[in-house]
Amino acid sequence: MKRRNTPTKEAVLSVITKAGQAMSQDAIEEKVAIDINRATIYRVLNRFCDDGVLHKVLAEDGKQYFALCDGCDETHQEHQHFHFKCTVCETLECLPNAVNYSIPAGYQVENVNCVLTGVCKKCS
Amino acid sequence: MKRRNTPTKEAVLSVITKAGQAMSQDAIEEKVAIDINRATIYRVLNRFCDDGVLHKVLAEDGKQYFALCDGCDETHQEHQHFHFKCTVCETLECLPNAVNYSIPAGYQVENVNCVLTGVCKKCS
DNA sequence: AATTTATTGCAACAACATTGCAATATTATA
DNA sequence: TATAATATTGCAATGTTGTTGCAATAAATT
Ligand SMILES: [Mn+2]
Ligand SMILES: [Mn+2]
Ligand SMILES: [Zn+2]
Ligand SMILES: [Zn+2]
Repeated sequence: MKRRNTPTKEAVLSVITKAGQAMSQDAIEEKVAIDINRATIYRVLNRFCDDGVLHKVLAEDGKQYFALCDGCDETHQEHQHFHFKCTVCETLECLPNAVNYSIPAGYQVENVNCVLTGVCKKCS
Repeated sequence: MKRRNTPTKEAVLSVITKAGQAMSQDAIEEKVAIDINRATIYRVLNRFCDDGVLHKVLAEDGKQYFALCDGCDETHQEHQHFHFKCTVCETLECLPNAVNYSIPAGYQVENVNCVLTGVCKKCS
């Protein structure tokens, strides 16, 4: 499965990069310059996640948000940070704070999904 | 809206209590002794959440899990603890560890949803 | 026993995400 | 450059989870 470069991929990544925050499929479809099918957007996003370009966060509104990875390998281990979802402006941002947890012996953590929901500074 | 005691409510709460862990709607419907409509189960669960009997956790599988509250008030502030979702046995359990976070000034946190996903001790 | 109204079942709906398949476009190869 | 291989896309259908309107039922109160 060697990746190919397409206008769709570039447009999606460009929107997320310019936004400077995590975005959901519907927000991307709204902001992107060209018309892209909904299913295609999901496929592009999930491929970026597989490739370590984006990481996925599930927020309490039940939607998936996709954020740029900042120098991560395939394991996505370094994405164990908190996220903040604002209920007013509906944005989700990565916080710099790392998630510190300890689990009972014998448990293997493969993924971390930590979302704080509330009102962001701008909307306060 | 004064609550009424019904066999449905008792049956749902009994299943969760006996399980000793958080449960999703479909798991409850499967385990409960009597036949209860899907929508009714959700309504019962959400009412328990409103009353501070249960708290709701959104896992990475996109499902809502409902866990017993352990001496909490209506704010559910004391439910800021980690949860562990096993991808093998599909169970979700509350961990004793509290979630410690710090957010930038001006941010107001209203809810916390922290789920660690992986393989539990039993399934390792 | 009669009244009030919270609760329930049912079906429809809503929201979000995925999948099958044919058409298209990118990349590699000749 | 022309051809072949196949990754990508659009479209429609499907899947999954959760909610809602409404009439019927049942619990609590009088
Ligand atoms: Mn992030
Ligand atoms: Mn819990
Ligand atoms: Zn905001
Ligand atoms: Zn397990």
